[in-house]
Amino acid sequence: MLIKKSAKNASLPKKNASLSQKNTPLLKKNASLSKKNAPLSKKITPLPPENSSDPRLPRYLQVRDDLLQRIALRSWAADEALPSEDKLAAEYEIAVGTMRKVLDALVTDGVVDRVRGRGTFVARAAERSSMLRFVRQHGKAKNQLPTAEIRSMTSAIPPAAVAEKLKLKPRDKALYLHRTRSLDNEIVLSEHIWLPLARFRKLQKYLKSNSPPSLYPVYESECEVLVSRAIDDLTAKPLNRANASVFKLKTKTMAICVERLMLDHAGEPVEWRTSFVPAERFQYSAEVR
Amino acid sequence: MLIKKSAKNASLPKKNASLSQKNTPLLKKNASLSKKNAPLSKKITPLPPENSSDPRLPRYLQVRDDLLQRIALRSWAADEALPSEDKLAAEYEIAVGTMRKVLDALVTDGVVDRVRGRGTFVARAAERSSMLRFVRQHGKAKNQLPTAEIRSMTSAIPPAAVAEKLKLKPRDKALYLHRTRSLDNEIVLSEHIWLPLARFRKLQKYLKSNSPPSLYPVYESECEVLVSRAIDDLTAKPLNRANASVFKLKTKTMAICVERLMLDHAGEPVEWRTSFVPAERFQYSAEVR
DNA sequence: CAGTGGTCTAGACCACTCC
DNA sequence: GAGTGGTCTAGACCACTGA
Repeated sequence: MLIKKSAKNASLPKKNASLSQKNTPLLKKNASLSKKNAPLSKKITPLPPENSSDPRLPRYLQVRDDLLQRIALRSWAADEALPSEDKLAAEYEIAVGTMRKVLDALVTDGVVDRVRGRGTFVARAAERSSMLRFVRQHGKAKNQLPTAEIRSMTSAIPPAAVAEKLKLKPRDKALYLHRTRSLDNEIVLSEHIWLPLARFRKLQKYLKSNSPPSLYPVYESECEVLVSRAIDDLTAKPLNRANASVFKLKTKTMAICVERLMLDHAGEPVEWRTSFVPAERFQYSAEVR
Repeated sequence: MLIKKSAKNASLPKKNASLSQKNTPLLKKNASLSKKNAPLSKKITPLPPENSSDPRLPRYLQVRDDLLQRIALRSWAADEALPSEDKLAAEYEIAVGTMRKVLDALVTDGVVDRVRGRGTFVARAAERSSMLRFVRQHGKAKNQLPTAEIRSMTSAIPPAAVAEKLKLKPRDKALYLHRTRSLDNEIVLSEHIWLPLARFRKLQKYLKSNSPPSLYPVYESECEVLVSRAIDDLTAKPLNRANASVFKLKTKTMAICVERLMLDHAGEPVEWRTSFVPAERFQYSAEVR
């Protein structure tokens, strides 16, 4: 937010002479452009200065980082359009072409979706990051919808390894969920989920009276937490007694263990999850370029 | 290659009036631009008309598809620079900005790499698609280099399922390799590889007197086949007797089976490979956006 | 030094959505 | 019809590479 127009830019082409004096802030707060659209200022949440990115970076990266912050702070609901290219370009005092470069980069990062004629929207990672993509949907009842069951829920100080993943301070509590997912009345997934309690208090209340099929949309609607990307780590391990009993399988049956760290659009950790799929039910596809 | 400038483009801004008559081919063969750099025509391999993409598509997509074809046909060696933006833009008769859009798209698709001050180069998929990324590198001797051993090599008409994946005709032969890979003198990977014989005859000869650590670079140097991307399908299965004996493990020991279809830059299938990693040695990381 | 890709601008026209 | 994103152009200056 504190990035200035560099001297080289200020003294560039003759045409631009009138455009701006030096030391213009990156984001113009409420400038003359609101002459037509009065309440444009509504969404502009000034950020603390520590969030500024390196002023030596290209402008489009600085603007991208700033937009990313505003998205992570939920300046726009997931089904609300961001300001148009023109307006954003005017806010940041950059050319529309540069603003397009910023938005295109956010599209390829999966942060926003753009729809011609409608606008630019904050993207949701929910569907493509479903854990069910590790599960084979075999044969019969292929149209069956998956179901989910919360088997236990507590809040506690998490193990040190989990606390580290979630960047929690030593005595910060976390919400713990044990959840199973079923396909065609067969349990196919057993999940141990840890969430920073500070951001997820409302979830605890909500889950006492609701049993939603997916969690990520609830994180969004109840806790204003929008997930952006997941880092998954797969290994194969024999099931311990507790997990085996969940699947009604023998202890030491081989299973695939997926350890997932889920991040928000600002890159902050949001969830740590350890999931088990019996080896028989495991399947996964990936394309490598 | 047959795409015309559409009428709308030809009659666009006043400035462009002198630029081009209608019905200009997408790729200008050897036009006036070679006034300075005479032998520019060297690399221009005219393509059969069937390869033209839909003329209703945006120009940048048509140009991208055409470049993709030329890359797949190995018009440029992997360490040779493509013509510069300016030259390519002139060849295709599009603006440099549009040409940049094409090249940027190819970069994000992993087809080319661009280096400021040096040029644009055809990318290699070799390292990032190594099967060893599915293998855990544990403890001792972490710096040990992986080794490879070809255990058998024959040419034969492949099973129907393999022939279909490789898009072979009914009686086309394929080269079959059984290969193992070891880490620290322990076999960690057993691979069954099928290659269309037509494109890989030279490989057969080469492997009789060489034992290279990686195959993909040899595909490139011996057979002029440049791999672009892989589609991997993972499941868990118990080892059959033959595969178990390779690892010196008991039959029915659980293993991860990776089925891979490898494609070239034109999207044509190049290799089908079924690999096994003992479950104990399996590990895989992925980021989902 | 010439040549390359990287950033940025300013503006045109188009296709689409929604009122 | 007003507003949105998608395509395309034409040109400026910059940073980096290699001869």
